[in-house]
Amino acid sequence: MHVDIKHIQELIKEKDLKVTPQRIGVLEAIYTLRNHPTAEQIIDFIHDKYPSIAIGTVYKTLDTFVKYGVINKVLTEGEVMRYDGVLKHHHHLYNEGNEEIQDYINEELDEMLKTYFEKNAIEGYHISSITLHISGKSINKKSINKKSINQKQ
Amino acid sequence: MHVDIKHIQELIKEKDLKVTPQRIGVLEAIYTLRNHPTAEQIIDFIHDKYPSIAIGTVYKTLDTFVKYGVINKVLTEGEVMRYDGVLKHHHHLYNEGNEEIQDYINEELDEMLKTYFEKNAIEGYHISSITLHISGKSINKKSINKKSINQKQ
DNA sequence: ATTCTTGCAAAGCATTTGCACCCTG
DNA sequence: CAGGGTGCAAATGCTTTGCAAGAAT
Repeated sequence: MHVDIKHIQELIKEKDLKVTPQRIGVLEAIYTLRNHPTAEQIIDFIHDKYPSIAIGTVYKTLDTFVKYGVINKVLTEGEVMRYDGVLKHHHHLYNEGNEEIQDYINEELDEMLKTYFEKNAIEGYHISSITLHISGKSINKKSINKKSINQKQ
Repeated sequence: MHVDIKHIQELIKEKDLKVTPQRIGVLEAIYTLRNHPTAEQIIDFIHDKYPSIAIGTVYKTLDTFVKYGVINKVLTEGEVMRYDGVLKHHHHLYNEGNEEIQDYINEELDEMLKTYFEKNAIEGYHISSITLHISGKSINKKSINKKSINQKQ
């Protein structure tokens, strides 16, 4: 569950962004929190380690990261913004009842969809990516089985 | 392109909601605008006909309609809220470049996905619905071919 | 040294809320 | 006429912005 700071620094450097404690903190928060954190959750997390970081800076950093493809925004029903550090293509499980969104990686399914749309193209439209939004319920109240769900990168 | 007011009134009555001009106006706006309007677009539309309707009322009405299943919220990357009057199950095409979101109805695809997940259930998880979020580009700059895309209900 | 980044506080803006009044059923 | 719905305006709260000071390359 430990996050590799060296790796985080490289991710930032790769995009020709300056490596600052604030940026490291934001990425560290996102990778640690993992469950599509809100800006608020990220700020709270960071304030434990670096209490002086400004809220505005976190927002600017998040924007920068999204712009440079370091993280992504998560689709929500218009609540607050949520961010996602998993860049590998994946789908989302929206757990009805609690507000949780889990990642779901399934390359076989991706392949099937790709094949389907190769054979059944949407006329006049060029697809660049398909993401499933799966709504449902966790059957046992514990977390979802780890064989099927992959939350990590 | 004309919206049937009688039908709108019935939709409201069906849910045991009082039929008021404000509610009729909101639904009329959503069905007329059709392209996942924002609250602001809905308010502008309504103000042409009923200039005195209050903004707060529109928000309350939208909330009520969502709660009673008359309309749905659309998933977005945290911008403003968008609403959708199409209740039949459908997917969304996110047009990169412009901000438009189009509906995409494909029952064959729905069937295929259903079958897939019957055979390959996500352990511990009960799926209630699957919505595709398809990103891509319109190839010709005009609107997407009508054979493939269904914007209406 | 230069350019990018940060902190701070104010501003912006979509949405929500409270409450007296009004209208639908 | 009873209970829900509306209008208004203030409040809320997330996010953005502007700019001077600071830090990274």
